[in-house]
Amino acid sequence: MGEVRVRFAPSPTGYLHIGGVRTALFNWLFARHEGGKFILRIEDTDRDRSTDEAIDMIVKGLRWTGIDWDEGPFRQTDRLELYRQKARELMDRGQAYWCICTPEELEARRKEAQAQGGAVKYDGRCRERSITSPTQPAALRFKSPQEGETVIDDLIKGPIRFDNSVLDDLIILRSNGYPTYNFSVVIDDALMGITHVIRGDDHVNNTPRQVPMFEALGYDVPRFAHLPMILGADKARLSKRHGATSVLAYQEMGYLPEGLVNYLVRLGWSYGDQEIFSISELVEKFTFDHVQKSAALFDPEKLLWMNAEYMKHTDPKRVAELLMPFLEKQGYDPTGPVHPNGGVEALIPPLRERARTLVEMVDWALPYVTDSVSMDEAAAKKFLTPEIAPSLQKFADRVKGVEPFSQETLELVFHAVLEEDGLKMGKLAQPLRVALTGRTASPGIYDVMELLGKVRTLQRIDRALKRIGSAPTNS
RNA sequence: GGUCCCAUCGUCUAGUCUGGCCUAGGACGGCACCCUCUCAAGGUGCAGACACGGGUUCAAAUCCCGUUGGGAUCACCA
Repeated sequence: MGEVRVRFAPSPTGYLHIGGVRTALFNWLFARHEGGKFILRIEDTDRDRSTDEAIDMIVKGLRWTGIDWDEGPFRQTDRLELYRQKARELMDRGQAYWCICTPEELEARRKEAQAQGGAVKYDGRCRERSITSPTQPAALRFKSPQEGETVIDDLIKGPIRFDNSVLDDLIILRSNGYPTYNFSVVIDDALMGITHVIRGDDHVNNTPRQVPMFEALGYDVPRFAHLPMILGADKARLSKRHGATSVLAYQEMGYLPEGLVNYLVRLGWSYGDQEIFSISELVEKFTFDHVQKSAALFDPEKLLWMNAEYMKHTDPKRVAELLMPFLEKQGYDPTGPVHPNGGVEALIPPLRERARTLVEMVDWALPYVTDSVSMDEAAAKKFLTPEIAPSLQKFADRVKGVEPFSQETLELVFHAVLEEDGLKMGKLAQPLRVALTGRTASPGIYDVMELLGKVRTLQRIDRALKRIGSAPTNS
């Protein structure tokens, strides 16, 4: 076999689904692993449901995940003449025929057959009519073999046998002249030299209908690999009910593309006990031997954990870049006067221990990127008390003279105050934390001060002391 | 209903092809403890699965058959 050529062929009828991304990923990984080509093809032959916006979202989604393609995107609607030509060829060879049954008639017969519990399949009544030039709306049907069996040797599931008698004569050209899916895939896969068709499990039943078409046209039949589906927590097909299913939504929710990719690949594929894989490792290690045969449930909790891992181990600089748009959305002005000491990048190490997504991280970052810090009233009431004010004041006075303003020196000063005032660490740290951040939870108190810088640290302690002073005294 | 696929902890999975090393391993989540200035992170430990029934075999999570359960699909959608 020559070069490996695979494709991802979504239909642009909505946003790019997480399941679609996984299919694309397995294709891409296989292509990269084999040193082959990955092709993007848009299956837009359903002109009623296909939109340009959807194509945009597919491209955007793939780009975000880091999946790149070597050829395409091709659009099937640009290739209509090709399908018609091939359909004609089939007709000339007597392997296709015109069908003048109307959709309504077909529907009625289907219902009847279903009611009687029989096989729901085209009855083939136009098969022998040999209509050469229909004068009424007509669709072209493929003459499917009715005898023998079609066996596909699936790369994941192994051999699957189908009795050809269950096959019915599919419409390959609609009466509007557009090809149907089962025909255009075959033509494109053949003409684009696709060697491996890697797609969702939901296509296995299409495969025995497509194989005879390859054969009828004299094309090589590609290898097939049918990926197990991704299900929601209730074991139903993943849908909006289970939360977001659009990739772009995951971007908005603050996931790192690497984290999502890693999670998605591990859903159905494994390499021993390993959980975390870099992209290059994935490319190096991916083969079909370890692809699961059964469906997997999408577990948002594990995704969150995986993403947290990536937040912790990705270069802080990159995390900072990814965080920036989220910060700006929350009011941070990169050109304004308020910045964490050391820049946004300095925020990453202390905050990423506490956040599983960029969105969570932004919330932690708020006290350092803006001066309009909101005060948690309950926290203020509990910790910003007249009793602690003198110690806070003393600490502030000492901090003024601290040079350099670093964690080490701050720690010395802080402990000196504790000792002098006979306080335990937490007694002073919590009020200070609340004064500085407006909340009871934050990174280590020295980290906080360092991030804030001397001026802001003093300002906020001062602000807190004033607040205590003006608060109505009650015992 | 027809056809097809699948079946190890709640979840993702290792082990299955090439039976014995499996008193079934890891990870997420849960619980407990440790660490601790808060929240996390981290560390340690605990609970938790071979769907069921028959075979084959000295030996079965692993092979065979059946049952049950789940899923996919049956369009002039893809």
